[in-house]
Amino acid sequence: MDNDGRRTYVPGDVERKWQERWEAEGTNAFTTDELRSPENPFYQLMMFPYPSAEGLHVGNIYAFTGADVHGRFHRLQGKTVFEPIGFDAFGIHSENFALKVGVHPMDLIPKNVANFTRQLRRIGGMFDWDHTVDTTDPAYYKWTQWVFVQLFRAGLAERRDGAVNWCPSCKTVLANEQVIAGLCERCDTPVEQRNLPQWYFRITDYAQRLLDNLETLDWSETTRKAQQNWIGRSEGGELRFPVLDAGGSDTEAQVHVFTTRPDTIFGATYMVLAPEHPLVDAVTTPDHRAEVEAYQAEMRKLDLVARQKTDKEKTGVFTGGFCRNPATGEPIQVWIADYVLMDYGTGAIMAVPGHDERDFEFATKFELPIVRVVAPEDADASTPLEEAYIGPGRLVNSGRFDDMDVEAGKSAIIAWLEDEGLGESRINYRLHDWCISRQRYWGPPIPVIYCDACGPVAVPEEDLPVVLPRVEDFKPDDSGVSPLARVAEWYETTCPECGEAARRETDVSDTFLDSSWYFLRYPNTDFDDKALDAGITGTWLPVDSYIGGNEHAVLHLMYSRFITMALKDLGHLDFEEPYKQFRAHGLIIREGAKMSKSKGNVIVPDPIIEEFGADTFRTYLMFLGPYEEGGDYQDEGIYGPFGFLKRVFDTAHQVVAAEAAGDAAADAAPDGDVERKLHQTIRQVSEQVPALGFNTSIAALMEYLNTVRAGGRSAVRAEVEPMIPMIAPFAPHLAEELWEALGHEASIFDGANWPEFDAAKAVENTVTVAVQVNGKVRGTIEVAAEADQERAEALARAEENVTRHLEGVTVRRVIYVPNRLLNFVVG
RNA sequence: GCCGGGAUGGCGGAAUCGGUAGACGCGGCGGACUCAAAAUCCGCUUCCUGCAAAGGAGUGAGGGUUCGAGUCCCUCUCCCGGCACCA
Repeated sequence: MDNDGRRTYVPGDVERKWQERWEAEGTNAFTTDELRSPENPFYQLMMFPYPSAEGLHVGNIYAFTGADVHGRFHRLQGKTVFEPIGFDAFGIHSENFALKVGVHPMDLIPKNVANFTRQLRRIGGMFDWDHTVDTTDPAYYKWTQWVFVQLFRAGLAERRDGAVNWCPSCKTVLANEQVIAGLCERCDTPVEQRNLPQWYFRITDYAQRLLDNLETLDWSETTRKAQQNWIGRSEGGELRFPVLDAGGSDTEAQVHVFTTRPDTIFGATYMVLAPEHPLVDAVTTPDHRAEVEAYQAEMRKLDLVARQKTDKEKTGVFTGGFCRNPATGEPIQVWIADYVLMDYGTGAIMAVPGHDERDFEFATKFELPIVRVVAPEDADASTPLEEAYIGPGRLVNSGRFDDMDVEAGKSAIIAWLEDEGLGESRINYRLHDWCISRQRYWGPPIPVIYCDACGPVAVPEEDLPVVLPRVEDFKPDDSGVSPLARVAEWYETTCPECGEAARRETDVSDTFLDSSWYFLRYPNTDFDDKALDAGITGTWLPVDSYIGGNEHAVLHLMYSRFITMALKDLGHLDFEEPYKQFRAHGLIIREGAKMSKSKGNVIVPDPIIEEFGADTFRTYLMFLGPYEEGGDYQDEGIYGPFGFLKRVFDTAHQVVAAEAAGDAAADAAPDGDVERKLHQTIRQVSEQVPALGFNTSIAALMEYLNTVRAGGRSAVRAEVEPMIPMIAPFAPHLAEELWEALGHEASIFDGANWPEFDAAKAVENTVTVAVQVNGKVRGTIEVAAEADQERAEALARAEENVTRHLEGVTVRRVIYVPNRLLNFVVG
């Protein structure tokens, strides 16, 4: 109480009260029966956090609050909203931290999870704590392993030998998606190439489907484009160039190249193989062998960053070998060079220096022939090329294809090579298969047993989970195998097929496998005998709204699409896209940079919530800027939303106090202007919240409150009550408190309490119309809404300042936009 | 280099279909209440000229379309994100 006898807003008290009540009454939780037959299901998903030792950071809270606001809005509109949360607790991140502090992850993670749980409750998310997942719980990873087994049986998981990305610091292989510009995404160490047999998921089989479906998804543009770029489809041809023997005749061997410019084949004056290409040995002549092998050794030593630098001069050596250009019939030199990569296309190219910048640079440096085979329209084809010509044009120096347009040339030359048996059209993708093996400890063991007689065998489903044993010495090493390979009593087993002695796979799977299906599990956590209940899964999925960070655009969001498609093809799901709608939120910036420990600009949420309350912190975060673009965290800015919520509290209690005192005026009809503003606000907020326009919605609510309290006037119930549900998504505890104070017994979130918009009540009777003379505002007039031009013009001409500007000039034209402006065009 | 998103007061940011640029908030200035302070409340706050009335300029730069452009078109600069010797 303050000295007026009215209550003061103490956020901590209000929030504790409602968090306890939501918990006790199960306000946000679903029973299995409710999950089975919801009235109007809406699945609101957010990206489950990795439970770090530091606790929730502002970025987490920003992400969760945005999703929670959206979920709560839909609930207030009468939907049955399922909004689960969980913990992505396996992985290198936790393991490295455990190593650093010398605590076993099995002891560390539960503490972090407990702390995160406390913090997540404190921020007031509408989480269903009865349906959480923890990826490190055997009851969860049993089914992660089950997913692997399904893919293995379908031939979508396979063990392959080949070049892999090896992080020398994390001491494990990484998927392509986890290598950012040649660096490990976890620790920024330059990644090396190693040859190791690994488990792969054949995501490339799904490349075209992953690409095509993007068109149909309601996703943030930036995320869709990131996936498109990552899949990287290019159309072209795979062409074959016969390798020549010392006498210049064709041998059996052929170099396969992928090109997007088959039309330029007559200009292919040399070939380049990647240094690691398997044919290098065969084409190298004895007199070039020493040089070639030295070059290969040099390339092997380089990490990915050094190798893929594009600003350095290209290097390479001649192998001494030749191929025949099937178009010209001429022998052309075969080189190896750093600018051709083994893991794209076929690892070999036909070099067309006349029409490819890289080939031009290389040919110039090593004095290799440059031939023009494309000429732009109206250009002299005999002009020597001073740089590679990439543009459109017609073919020249191309035999019977001369004068053909390049586009027509592409198909004509492919068709001809196909007849010759030397090529065909081909589509190539940048996307690589997903390497899921990790030579680490903290993950679900890959459920495979190696038997000398039967080969790799999947662990039978009834034997799942393959439990990760507690191992004290879990430090990774450079051996290329997991620490589990040190635990003989664990990996020694018998073959499930023949019963002979056999050995378990000792690698664990990628953390991204854990998160590739967690959203499928949430509504199914009540079942321990199956991963997915068909009825419940069909009811709740695909996810209605997914909100999260764009840093997972090509990681989690690509993998989970693939796993969903695969599970659909295997009959476990009846949909193939997991998320109907995905929105990427922006980043919070403070002092000009992303918050990071090294920059020292991190905001620790706990003390702020302590001082201002979760409601204020939530509202402030949502008010910072457009949610999809992020915002600039200014420490002083929190006072705006704090003052707003205090005023809301005060205004509602003013009404309650007036009613209690028997003041009939408190129940009076709303003021006309206020009611109009109310309905305009309802319209605006109802449109903007589902579009994630949180900052403008809060601004509209502030504006409304300013109208209600204008000049210090007293509010009436009809003006205040409809505002409460509109602030509820942002400030749920305060909304509950005030809803109760206004006499409602049930939770504001139980029931469709969103206020109804009445268009008739939002209409303005009079409007301000700007009066312009030649496009410059010279005054304003007040007219009835939809007033006709005659009336408006008369009023405008009566306006003193307007009259002055119309003196002595001729009005040539009058433009009238009802309710907006009147423009006199004079000359 | 290619793809996507941006650039608006001292600051964060608004502006529906091309129609009064700067809503809302922070900060600042002034005032009320107070012995005083905090809290709260009220008013002002794009820049320039002006006592005022008013006038001029103004949404990264330059051009264009239009009665009218932050918004549409062309050219350019810079910033953020994705991809990148990708053949």
